[in-house]
Amino acid sequence: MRAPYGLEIIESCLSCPHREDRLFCNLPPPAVQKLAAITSAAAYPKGATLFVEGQSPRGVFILCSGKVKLSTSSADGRSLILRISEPGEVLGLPATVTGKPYELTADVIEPTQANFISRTDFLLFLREHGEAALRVAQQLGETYHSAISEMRTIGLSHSAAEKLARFLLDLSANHDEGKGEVKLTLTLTHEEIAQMIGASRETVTRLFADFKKKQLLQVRGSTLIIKSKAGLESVLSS
Amino acid sequence: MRAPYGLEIIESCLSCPHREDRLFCNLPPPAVQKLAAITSAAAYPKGATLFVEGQSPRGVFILCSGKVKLSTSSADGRSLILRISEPGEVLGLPATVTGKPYELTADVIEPTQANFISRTDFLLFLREHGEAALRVAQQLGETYHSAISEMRTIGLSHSAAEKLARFLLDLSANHDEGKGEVKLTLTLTHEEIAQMIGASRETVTRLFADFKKKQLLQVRGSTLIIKSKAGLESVLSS
DNA sequence: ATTGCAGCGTGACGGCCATCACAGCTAGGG
DNA sequence: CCCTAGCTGTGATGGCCGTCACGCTGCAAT
Repeated sequence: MRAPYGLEIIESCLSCPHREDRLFCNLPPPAVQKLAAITSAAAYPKGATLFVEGQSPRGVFILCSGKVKLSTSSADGRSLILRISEPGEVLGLPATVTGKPYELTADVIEPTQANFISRTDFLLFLREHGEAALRVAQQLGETYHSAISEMRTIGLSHSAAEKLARFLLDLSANHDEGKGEVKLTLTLTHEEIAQMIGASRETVTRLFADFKKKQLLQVRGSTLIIKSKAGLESVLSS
Repeated sequence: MRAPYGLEIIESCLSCPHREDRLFCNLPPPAVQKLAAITSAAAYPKGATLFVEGQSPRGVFILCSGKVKLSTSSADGRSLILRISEPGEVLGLPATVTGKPYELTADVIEPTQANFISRTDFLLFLREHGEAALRVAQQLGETYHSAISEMRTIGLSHSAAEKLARFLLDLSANHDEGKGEVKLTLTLTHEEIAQMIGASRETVTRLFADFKKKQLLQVRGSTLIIKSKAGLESVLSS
């Protein structure tokens, strides 16, 4: 198979480096075989769109490499970014199992390889392998969980400073354990961060300036260093 | 069995009036039998709490009658109501299947009968009945779907008027089909509505006054009549 | 009746932040 | 090397709405 965007295509799921953290990792071998048979790999360039909010579900995408932005938008053009998906995640799962339209839009923001499974194949597979259906349920539960926690940061904390602090702390929780100072690379623009926390671009810029002045963090290029986790936490309920 | 709060207890799921819309409706009879065997019924008075955010999951509650408020709250006492559960719904599903703590708090706001299934029994049941696991996945997908749409109303529309209009339109969509004028009974206080849309109590009061003055709706006791659905819709992107 | 309490209505004030406007900055591309 | 385009920084302005404060109603209990 060609690699249209200069991306190596990993043909088999068995050799996928994310097999361990993946959804279907400890299924019996025959099930994995079956899964591989109905999976088709594809590569997408930056800017491509996997699916759009409102489309009827074609199937699920298993993210092998790259990054994908999941967002929803309103009629007047405003958009809200829910999360950035990392390799190993499965996209389009809720819509595919329920049959309702995709509730989100999935845009590729870093060149991505994704494996696709069509809805009919996928449902058939789940019906035959109850164990896998349970795994899917668990995955959905976790997705729901993170949606709720996103909702809390947006809905409960009014001050934008609080929302940004929460956002950064969540990031640092994923990326590193806390030893007082956390370094992480942030590829998002201020605009995108604004859309994630429900604020305006300018406010995000000003808040970053504030936080820098208060010695809470430090920015060098696309690397962000959180100097004082405790300091950020003190912003939360002030 | 006693009926401690003056509520008739329906012992068997088979005779439950919501059997049709319920999660496990068209399972094969033996599965339903098994389900009935691990289910225990209980009644709860207004003000009771089924589970609290942060608790580790004990199991699922199947709502047979009454109403239950699902909310989440932050450290400083603010709380956000996600939805009001109606009979036929299953509560605590995400936490129970993932094993993570309950992400919400479930408070009874109208005397309720709920059937309980313990986590271990429930998981065992799902493992034995793959078909049921798939149904659970679908249910979770729909719950996720509604969480996303809730998120959009809270996150994308800042004007409180817009949020309230969205909220009312959602309500009217559930309760009736649109023929220009919709009547519905609303048992929520202004305070609770405020917590659902992320606004303050006073703002909700003022907005209702506004809407009444604009002839969009009308309130008599706990009955709310939406006079002009189109009018409310025009508030959405103004 | 009286007390109490929960919910509703309404005014005043002030802060936060969205919006507009514009200016420097980096990066990539011809 | 400019030139365009996207990103970032910053000021000015104004409105929305959260908060405080208080009075009102209606309902329940004693």
